[in-house]
Amino acid sequence: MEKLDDIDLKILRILQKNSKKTTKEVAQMLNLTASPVYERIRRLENKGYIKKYVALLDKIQLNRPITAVCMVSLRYHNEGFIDKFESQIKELKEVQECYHMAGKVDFFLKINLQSLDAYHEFVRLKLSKIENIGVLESYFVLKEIHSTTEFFI
Amino acid sequence: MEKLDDIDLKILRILQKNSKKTTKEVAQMLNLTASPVYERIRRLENKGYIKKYVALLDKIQLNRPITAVCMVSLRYHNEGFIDKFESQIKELKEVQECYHMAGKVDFFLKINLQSLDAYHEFVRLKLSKIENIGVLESYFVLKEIHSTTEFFI
DNA sequence: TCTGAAACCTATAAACT
DNA sequence: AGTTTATAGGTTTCAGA
Repeated sequence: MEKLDDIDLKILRILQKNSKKTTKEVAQMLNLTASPVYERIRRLENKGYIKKYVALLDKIQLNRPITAVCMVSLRYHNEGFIDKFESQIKELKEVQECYHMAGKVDFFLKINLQSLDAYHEFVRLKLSKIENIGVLESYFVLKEIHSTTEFFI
Repeated sequence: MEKLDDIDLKILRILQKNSKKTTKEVAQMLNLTASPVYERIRRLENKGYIKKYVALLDKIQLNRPITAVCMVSLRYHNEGFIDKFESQIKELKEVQECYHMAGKVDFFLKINLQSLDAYHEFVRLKLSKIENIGVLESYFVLKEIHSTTEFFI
Protein backbone atom coordinates (compact mmCIF):
# COMPACT_ATOMS: atom_id res chain seq x y z
CA MET A 1 0.00 0.00 0.00
CA GLU A 2 2.00 2.93 -1.25
CA LYS A 3 -0.77 5.46 -1.25
CA LEU A 4 -4.34 5.48 -0.09
CA ASP A 5 -6.96 5.46 -2.76
CA ASP A 6 -10.36 7.05 -2.55
CA ILE A 7 -11.98 3.94 -1.09
CA ASP A 8 -9.41 3.76 1.70
CA LEU A 9 -10.04 7.39 2.58
CA LYS A 10 -13.78 6.82 2.65
CA ILE A 11 -13.31 3.86 4.98
CA LEU A 12 -11.15 5.96 7.30
CA ARG A 13 -13.68 8.78 7.29
CA ILE A 14 -16.42 6.36 8.28
CA LEU A 15 -14.46 4.60 11.01
CA GLN A 16 -13.15 7.74 12.65
CA LYS A 17 -16.77 8.83 13.03
CA ASN A 18 -18.12 5.49 14.16
CA SER A 19 -15.97 2.42 14.52
CA LYS A 20 -18.97 0.23 15.37
CA LYS A 21 -20.07 0.22 11.77
CA THR A 22 -19.76 -3.36 10.63
CA THR A 23 -17.66 -4.32 7.66
CA LYS A 24 -20.92 -5.16 5.94
CA GLU A 25 -22.41 -1.73 6.58
CA VAL A 26 -19.27 0.02 5.38
CA ALA A 27 -19.29 -2.17 2.29
CA GLN A 28 -22.86 -1.21 1.52
CA MET A 29 -22.05 2.48 1.86
CA LEU A 30 -19.30 1.99 -0.72
CA ASN A 31 -21.22 -0.33 -3.03
CA LEU A 32 -18.86 -3.20 -2.37
CA THR A 33 -18.99 -6.59 -0.70
CA ALA A 34 -17.61 -7.29 2.73
CA SER A 35 -14.40 -9.07 1.73
CA PRO A 36 -12.50 -6.24 0.04
CA VAL A 37 -13.56 -3.81 2.75
CA TYR A 38 -12.42 -6.30 5.35
CA GLU A 39 -9.04 -6.64 3.65
CA ARG A 40 -8.61 -2.90 3.32
CA ILE A 41 -9.40 -2.28 6.96
CA ARG A 42 -6.88 -4.94 7.94
CA ARG A 43 -4.25 -3.27 5.83
CA LEU A 44 -5.06 0.15 7.24
CA GLU A 45 -4.61 -1.30 10.71
CA ASN A 46 -1.41 -3.15 9.94
CA LYS A 47 0.17 -0.22 8.17
CA GLY A 48 -0.65 1.99 11.13
CA TYR A 49 -3.11 4.35 9.50
CA ILE A 50 -5.57 3.22 12.14
CA LYS A 51 -3.80 3.36 15.49
CA LYS A 52 -6.51 2.03 17.75
CA TYR A 53 -10.21 1.78 18.46
CA VAL A 54 -11.57 3.42 21.58
CA ALA A 55 -14.77 4.25 23.38
CA LEU A 56 -15.19 7.96 24.09
CA LEU A 57 -16.71 8.58 27.50
CA ASP A 58 -18.77 11.44 28.86
CA LYS A 59 -16.63 13.38 31.28
CA ILE A 60 -19.57 15.14 32.88
CA GLN A 61 -21.38 11.91 33.72
CA LEU A 62 -18.12 10.43 34.96
CA ASN A 63 -17.61 13.39 37.24
CA ARG A 64 -14.59 14.92 35.54
CA PRO A 65 -16.16 18.24 34.57
CA ILE A 66 -13.08 20.43 34.96
CA THR A 67 -10.69 20.78 32.05
CA ALA A 68 -7.63 22.92 32.56
CA VAL A 69 -4.96 23.97 30.13
CA CYS A 70 -1.56 24.55 31.68
CA MET A 71 1.22 26.43 30.01
CA VAL A 72 4.56 25.45 31.45
CA SER A 73 8.00 26.93 30.94
CA LEU A 74 11.03 25.15 32.25
CA ARG A 75 13.81 26.80 34.12
CA TYR A 76 16.58 24.78 32.49
CA HIS A 77 16.48 23.49 28.94
CA ASN A 78 19.20 20.86 28.80
CA GLU A 79 18.26 17.63 27.11
CA GLY A 80 18.30 15.74 30.38
CA PHE A 81 15.96 18.19 32.05
CA ILE A 82 13.48 18.08 29.22
CA ASP A 83 13.44 14.29 29.09
CA LYS A 84 12.97 14.08 32.82
CA PHE A 85 10.09 16.53 32.76
CA GLU A 86 8.42 14.55 30.02
CA SER A 87 8.72 11.24 31.78
CA GLN A 88 7.39 12.70 35.01
CA ILE A 89 4.39 14.19 33.21
CA LYS A 90 3.57 10.83 31.66
CA GLU A 91 3.18 9.41 35.15
CA LEU A 92 0.33 11.78 35.92
CA LYS A 93 -2.91 10.07 34.95
CA GLU A 94 -4.87 13.30 35.11
CA VAL A 95 -2.88 14.70 32.17
CA GLN A 96 -4.69 13.82 28.96
CA GLU A 97 -2.36 15.65 26.62
CA CYS A 98 1.12 17.10 26.79
CA TYR A 99 2.83 18.89 23.92
CA HIS A 100 6.29 20.31 23.62
CA MET A 101 5.76 23.68 21.97
CA ALA A 102 7.72 26.09 19.86
CA GLY A 103 7.82 29.59 21.23
CA LYS A 104 7.93 31.35 24.53
CA VAL A 105 6.11 28.54 26.32
CA ASP A 106 7.68 25.10 26.53
CA PHE A 107 4.71 22.81 27.19
CA PHE A 108 0.96 22.72 26.95
CA LEU A 109 -0.86 20.32 29.24
CA LYS A 110 -4.54 19.41 29.16
CA ILE A 111 -5.76 18.16 32.48
CA ASN A 112 -9.07 16.64 33.52
CA LEU A 113 -10.34 16.66 37.07
CA GLN A 114 -13.43 16.44 39.24
CA SER A 115 -13.32 19.94 40.65
CA LEU A 116 -11.37 23.15 41.00
CA ASP A 117 -10.42 21.94 44.42
CA ALA A 118 -8.96 18.81 42.88
CA TYR A 119 -7.01 21.05 40.51
CA HIS A 120 -5.63 22.98 43.41
CA GLU A 121 -4.52 19.74 45.03
CA PHE A 122 -3.14 18.47 41.74
CA VAL A 123 -0.90 21.51 41.37
CA ARG A 124 0.04 21.52 45.02
CA LEU A 125 0.83 17.83 45.38
CA LYS A 126 1.86 16.68 41.93
CA LEU A 127 2.86 19.40 39.48
CA SER A 128 4.82 21.36 42.05
CA LYS A 129 6.75 18.21 42.88
CA ILE A 130 8.21 18.24 39.41
CA GLU A 131 11.44 20.15 39.56
CA ASN A 132 12.54 22.56 36.92
CA ILE A 133 9.16 24.18 36.29
CA GLY A 134 9.83 27.88 35.89
CA VAL A 135 6.49 29.39 34.95
CA LEU A 136 3.09 27.75 35.31
CA GLU A 137 0.02 29.44 33.94
CA SER A 138 -3.42 27.84 34.22
CA TYR A 139 -6.49 28.35 32.09
CA PHE A 140 -9.88 26.78 32.61
CA VAL A 141 -12.40 25.62 30.05
CA LEU A 142 -15.74 27.35 30.53
CA LYS A 143 -17.40 25.54 27.69
CA GLU A 144 -16.43 22.98 25.15
CA ILE A 145 -17.54 24.50 21.89
CA HIS A 146 -16.26 21.73 19.70
CA SER A 147 -14.16 18.65 20.25
CA THR A 148 -13.47 15.75 17.94
CA THR A 149 -10.84 13.09 17.41
CA GLU A 150 -11.46 13.20 13.67
CA PHE A 151 -8.96 14.51 11.19
CA PHE A 152 -10.08 16.41 8.14
CA ILE A 153 -8.95 14.03 5.42
CA MET B 1 -28.60 2.91 36.85
CA GLU B 2 -28.20 5.47 39.56
CA LYS B 3 -24.53 4.98 40.14
CA LEU B 4 -21.82 2.98 38.50
CA ASP B 5 -20.51 0.03 40.41
CA ASP B 6 -17.01 -1.32 40.30
CA ILE B 7 -17.74 -3.66 37.39
CA ASP B 8 -19.12 -0.81 35.29
CA LEU B 9 -16.00 1.24 35.92
CA LYS B 10 -13.79 -1.67 34.95
CA ILE B 11 -15.72 -2.10 31.72
CA LEU B 12 -15.32 1.60 30.92
CA ARG B 13 -11.62 1.48 31.65
CA ILE B 14 -11.20 -1.43 29.29
CA LEU B 15 -13.27 0.03 26.46
CA GLN B 16 -11.70 3.47 26.56
CA LYS B 17 -8.36 1.74 26.03
CA ASN B 18 -9.51 -0.68 23.38
CA SER B 19 -13.06 -0.85 22.14
CA LYS B 20 -12.31 -3.86 19.96
CA LYS B 21 -12.20 -6.13 22.96
CA THR B 22 -15.09 -8.51 22.51
CA THR B 23 -17.81 -8.81 25.09
CA LYS B 24 -16.52 -12.27 25.75
CA GLU B 25 -12.97 -11.08 26.38
CA VAL B 26 -14.15 -8.35 28.72
CA ALA B 27 -16.26 -10.93 30.53
CA GLN B 28 -13.26 -13.17 31.01
CA MET B 29 -11.22 -10.29 32.40
CA LEU B 30 -13.96 -9.74 34.97
CA ASN B 31 -14.69 -13.38 35.69
CA LEU B 32 -18.19 -13.14 34.29
CA THR B 33 -20.09 -14.55 31.34
CA ALA B 34 -20.87 -12.57 28.22
CA SER B 35 -24.53 -11.86 29.00
CA PRO B 36 -24.23 -9.54 32.00
CA VAL B 37 -21.31 -7.72 30.42
CA TYR B 38 -23.31 -7.30 27.25
CA GLU B 39 -26.23 -5.86 29.22
CA ARG B 40 -24.00 -3.51 31.17
CA ILE B 41 -22.32 -2.17 28.05
CA ARG B 42 -25.73 -1.56 26.49
CA ARG B 43 -26.81 0.35 29.55
CA LEU B 44 -23.61 2.40 29.61
CA GLU B 45 -24.26 3.31 25.98
CA ASN B 46 -27.92 4.11 26.46
CA LYS B 47 -27.34 6.21 29.56
CA GLY B 48 -24.68 8.18 27.72
CA TYR B 49 -21.62 7.17 29.73
CA ILE B 50 -20.22 5.87 26.46
CA LYS B 51 -20.70 8.59 23.86
CA LYS B 52 -19.33 6.87 20.82
CA TYR B 53 -16.82 4.44 19.41
CA VAL B 54 -14.16 5.76 17.07
CA ALA B 55 -11.03 4.76 15.22
CA LEU B 56 -8.03 6.94 16.05
CA LEU B 57 -5.93 7.67 13.00
CA ASP B 58 -2.25 8.46 12.58
CA LYS B 59 -1.94 12.09 11.62
CA ILE B 60 1.61 11.73 10.37
CA GLN B 61 0.75 8.95 7.94
CA LEU B 62 -2.32 10.87 6.84
CA ASN B 63 -0.18 13.89 6.13
CA ARG B 64 -1.49 16.17 8.83
CA PRO B 65 1.74 16.60 10.79
CA ILE B 66 1.22 20.17 11.91
CA THR B 67 -0.73 20.83 15.09
CA ALA B 68 -1.24 24.43 16.08
CA VAL B 69 -2.79 25.89 19.18
CA CYS B 70 -4.44 29.25 18.67
CA MET B 71 -5.36 31.59 21.45
CA VAL B 72 -8.07 33.97 20.38
CA SER B 73 -9.49 37.01 22.09
CA LEU B 74 -12.59 38.65 20.74
CA ARG B 75 -13.00 42.35 20.26
CA TYR B 76 -16.62 42.44 21.41
CA HIS B 77 -18.09 40.14 23.99
CA ASN B 78 -21.86 40.48 23.54
CA GLU B 79 -23.78 37.22 23.53
CA GLY B 80 -24.53 37.53 19.84
CA PHE B 81 -20.89 38.00 18.92
CA ILE B 82 -19.77 35.02 20.95
CA ASP B 83 -22.45 32.75 19.49
CA LYS B 84 -21.57 33.85 16.00
CA PHE B 85 -17.88 33.21 16.54
CA GLU B 86 -18.62 29.75 17.86
CA SER B 87 -20.83 28.78 14.97
CA GLN B 88 -18.30 30.04 12.46
CA ILE B 89 -15.53 28.05 14.12
CA LYS B 90 -17.61 24.87 13.95
CA GLU B 91 -17.69 25.23 10.18
CA LEU B 92 -13.92 24.94 9.95
CA LYS B 93 -13.08 21.27 9.52
CA GLU B 94 -9.42 21.84 10.33
CA VAL B 95 -10.34 22.81 13.89
CA GLN B 96 -10.33 19.71 16.06
CA GLU B 97 -11.07 21.42 19.33
CA CYS B 98 -12.42 24.78 20.43
CA TYR B 99 -12.85 25.80 24.05
CA HIS B 100 -14.30 28.95 25.55
CA MET B 101 -11.89 29.83 28.32
CA ALA B 102 -11.93 31.73 31.56
CA GLY B 103 -9.28 34.39 31.82
CA LYS B 104 -7.52 36.85 29.63
CA VAL B 105 -7.91 34.71 26.54
CA ASP B 106 -11.36 33.91 25.20
CA PHE B 107 -10.80 30.79 23.11
CA PHE B 108 -8.32 27.99 22.59
CA LEU B 109 -8.33 26.27 19.22
CA LYS B 110 -6.46 23.14 18.24
CA ILE B 111 -5.88 22.94 14.53
CA ASN B 112 -4.47 20.19 12.36
CA LEU B 113 -2.92 20.79 8.98
CA GLN B 114 -0.58 19.40 6.36
CA SER B 115 2.07 22.11 6.59
CA LEU B 116 3.04 25.47 7.97
CA ASP B 117 2.15 26.85 4.59
CA ALA B 118 -1.31 25.42 4.95
CA TYR B 119 -1.53 27.09 8.33
CA HIS B 120 -0.61 30.38 6.80
CA GLU B 121 -3.35 29.94 4.23
CA PHE B 122 -5.78 28.80 6.89
CA VAL B 123 -5.26 31.98 8.89
CA ARG B 124 -5.25 34.17 5.82
CA LEU B 125 -8.31 32.73 4.12
CA LYS B 126 -10.46 31.34 6.92
CA LEU B 127 -9.68 32.61 10.40
CA SER B 128 -9.21 36.18 9.29
CA LYS B 129 -12.58 36.06 7.59
CA ILE B 130 -14.20 35.65 10.99
CA GLU B 131 -15.04 39.10 12.23
CA ASN B 132 -14.59 40.16 15.78
CA ILE B 133 -11.24 38.49 16.41
CA GLY B 134 -9.17 40.93 18.42
CA VAL B 135 -5.99 39.07 19.26
CA LEU B 136 -4.74 35.90 17.62
CA GLU B 137 -1.68 34.14 18.98
CA SER B 138 -0.36 30.93 17.42
CA TYR B 139 1.72 28.17 18.98
CA PHE B 140 3.03 25.10 17.24
CA VAL B 141 3.49 21.62 18.56
CA LEU B 142 7.08 20.47 18.25
CA LYS B 143 6.43 17.07 19.72
CA GLU B 144 3.50 15.19 21.10
CA ILE B 145 4.74 13.96 24.45
CA HIS B 146 1.50 12.33 25.48
CA SER B 147 -2.00 12.24 24.09
CA THR B 148 -4.93 10.09 25.07
CA THR B 149 -8.70 10.17 24.93
CA GLU B 150 -8.89 8.26 28.20
CA PHE B 151 -10.17 9.73 31.42
CA PHE B 152 -8.64 8.78 34.72
CA ILE B 153 -11.59 7.04 36.35
C1' DT C 1 -27.98 -10.04 38.52
C1' DC C 2 -25.99 -13.85 37.12
C1' DT C 3 -25.51 -18.57 34.19
C1' DG C 4 -26.13 -21.28 30.26
C1' DA C 5 -28.26 -22.56 25.84
C1' DA C 6 -29.98 -21.38 21.25
C1' DA C 7 -30.57 -18.45 17.20
C1' DC C 8 -28.63 -15.24 14.51
C1' DC C 9 -25.22 -12.59 12.38
C1' DT C 10 -20.55 -11.05 11.33
C1' DA C 11 -15.80 -11.78 10.69
C1' DT C 12 -12.62 -14.26 8.27
C1' DA C 13 -10.62 -17.30 4.86
C1' DA C 14 -10.57 -19.78 0.57
C1' DA C 15 -11.61 -20.48 -4.22
C1' DC C 16 -12.65 -18.16 -8.31
C1' DT C 17 -13.35 -14.01 -11.83
C1' DA D 1 -9.00 -5.96 -6.75
C1' DG D 2 -13.34 -7.74 -6.67
C1' DT D 3 -17.45 -11.56 -5.87
C1' DT D 4 -19.23 -15.71 -3.92
C1' DT D 5 -19.32 -19.31 -0.67
C1' DA D 6 -18.37 -21.61 3.73
C1' DT D 7 -17.61 -21.72 8.56
C1' DA D 8 -15.86 -20.52 13.21
C1' DG D 9 -16.87 -17.53 16.67
C1' DG D 10 -19.15 -13.48 18.64
C1' DT D 11 -23.62 -11.11 19.59
C1' DT D 12 -27.95 -11.15 21.33
C1' DT D 13 -32.04 -13.05 23.54
C1' DC D 14 -34.27 -15.55 27.00
C1' DA D 15 -35.53 -19.08 30.44
C1' DG D 16 -34.21 -20.20 34.89
C1' DA D 17 -31.41 -19.75 39.34
